[in-house]
Amino acid sequence: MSSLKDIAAITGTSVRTVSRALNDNGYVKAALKIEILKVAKDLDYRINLMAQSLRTKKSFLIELVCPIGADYARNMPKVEAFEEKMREEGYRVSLFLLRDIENSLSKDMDVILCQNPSGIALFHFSKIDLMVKKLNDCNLPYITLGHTEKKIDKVGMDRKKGIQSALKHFQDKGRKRIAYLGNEKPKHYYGKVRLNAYLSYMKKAKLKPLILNIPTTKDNFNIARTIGKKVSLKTLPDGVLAYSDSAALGFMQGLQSRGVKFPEDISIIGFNASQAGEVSNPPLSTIAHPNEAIGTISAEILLAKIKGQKEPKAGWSRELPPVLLLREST
Amino acid sequence: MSSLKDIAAITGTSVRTVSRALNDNGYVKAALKIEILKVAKDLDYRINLMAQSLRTKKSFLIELVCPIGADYARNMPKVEAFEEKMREEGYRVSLFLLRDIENSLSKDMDVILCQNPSGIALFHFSKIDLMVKKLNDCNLPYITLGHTEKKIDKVGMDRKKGIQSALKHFQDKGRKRIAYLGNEKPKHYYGKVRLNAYLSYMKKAKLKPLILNIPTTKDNFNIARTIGKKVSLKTLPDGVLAYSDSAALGFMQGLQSRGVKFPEDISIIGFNASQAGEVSNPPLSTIAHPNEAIGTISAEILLAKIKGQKEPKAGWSRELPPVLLLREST
DNA sequence: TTGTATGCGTTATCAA
DNA sequence: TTGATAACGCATACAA
Repeated sequence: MSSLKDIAAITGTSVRTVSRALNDNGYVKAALKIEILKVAKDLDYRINLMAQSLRTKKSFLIELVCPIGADYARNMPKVEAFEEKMREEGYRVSLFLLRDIENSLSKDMDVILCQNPSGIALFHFSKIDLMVKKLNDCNLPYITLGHTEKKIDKVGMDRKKGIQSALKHFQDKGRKRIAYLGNEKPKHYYGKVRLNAYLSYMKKAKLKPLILNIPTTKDNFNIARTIGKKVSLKTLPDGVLAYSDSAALGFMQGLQSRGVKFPEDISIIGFNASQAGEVSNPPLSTIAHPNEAIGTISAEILLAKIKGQKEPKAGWSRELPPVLLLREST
Repeated sequence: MSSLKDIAAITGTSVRTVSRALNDNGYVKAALKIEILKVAKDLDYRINLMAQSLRTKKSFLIELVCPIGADYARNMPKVEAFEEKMREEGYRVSLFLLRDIENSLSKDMDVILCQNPSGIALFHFSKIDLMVKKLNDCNLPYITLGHTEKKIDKVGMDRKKGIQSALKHFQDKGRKRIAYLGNEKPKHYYGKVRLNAYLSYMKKAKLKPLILNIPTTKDNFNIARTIGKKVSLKTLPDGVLAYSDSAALGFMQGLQSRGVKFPEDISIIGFNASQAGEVSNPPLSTIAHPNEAIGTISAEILLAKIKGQKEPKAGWSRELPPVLLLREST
């Protein structure tokens, strides 16, 4: 690997001049500059980022922290959009996998911090608040991509708007008996948000709410399928808004085995745009995360923080409208 | 951020001594060492990797290059295993997304190279041979995770073994009329490998080969579904080995709509363990990539290259036996 | 057992 | 328009 020194030696000039020529800062005689550029090319010169960062104290490196085993099919589109924006602005993005959060989070944080990143982006994980506290202590800008209940700066989806647009879609299609398939007594924050959005919409629309209760949050698919197999065909809704895609899919399979047709008899919309919904029969309409927007906007916010812009009155966090992905189940 | 200098100043000693104490190399009086460690902790000292790398000319950084829009659900398990092995050995792994390969590959390579990585790992992309050539020129160790036809060092799946184990499974279950659902005149290397593996196994087993031809490689699902809808029920096979999961799924849907039962009437196995096959009805048996092994072993090989071990007689590349993932379609 | 001095490749100050 | 020189934080040869 060649360095400025090598180029200086060959061109019979000084390191400083080579630096000036290569970085286009300061005056260099035209002919000399051309020669320096040529030699640099011949030597296949590439700047040493280590040295540059050490000297300037700016790494232009963003660590993107992601817990292992995440739903990559859902997260990576966000990462791609985030990285694209960052690269446009001259930053490199490095994905850091968080493995054993319980036992080695603080060691992992050291590894992240000792690279002197310019900023940190995070996906949600269990001890994220610990990490955020540390980042604040270090005065290191951060942003979280996607959901988390904690009081931290995040760019996520506006779930209420998602529910509303789905319900409106049902109404536009003339459906009246619109049910909510999900937990009727949600413990988690986002479960409550969804249920409340449903209830308040139904109230405003003067429609009677109907809840198909899924008691737990685990194994949605099988529970929903059982519900589909047992629910009375007489009181069947004509529109179903499901808590998740897997619940929707299970419910659909359960009823299909009894001869109910989707979407002719029942129109159904899931939540979260899982891959399974793409290839189900019929393909499932779903409320999808606005992945690109989340990626791009979280990058913009992180850049604003890095550049030292002051926090907006409304705070850094943003809730973006979701995408209603209409396929063939509605 | 504090440095060795800061610690030296506080403890009234020299940078050299602090370095010795922190890195456990050389003699430091026990009491002094304890004090230094304490001060380091108080200051929340973290080594500056930029400076360390600059000095030692070793970055312990692996760039993992991945084309954008890849099948992350399939690739990330490989990445996780790769990263785990690398981290055990003290290396950091950074994911580099390749966006516009046609136009900006050489610029991207510069970005990768100017970080002075210790090694490079690659997923397959269209101009991978260009990149590999450059890496060889720079004397930078690399390994490729997964398939590629090019003559480059890779760790992939032994497709022939996969086909064989699937066909053996059919035989064990007493199936005799085993068909291959795929292109009968494959243009691509791996298409040929699969077809030939099927044909030679059938020959050896003295079974009559039967090919359900999918003429193109695109839109497998719909073409296979059409085949399923039109194929004569009289000459139906009792076992089907499909070129891909989506072909298997399409074929299954086409025949299910005509009342054929899986796996009672036909046993079917796909290829590549797509997410769709997990939630199909019935869930699809499939030949899966040995992701963990590919990740771990490619890390081991790259480490061997980095450490300057000499190439084995058989070359660096490896073909690993696949995993026959038995679900409910067989 | 500890300290001094040098260099890695870059940028930046200041003088020529 | 150009060039010494210092400094970033660390590792190491060598001296004490």
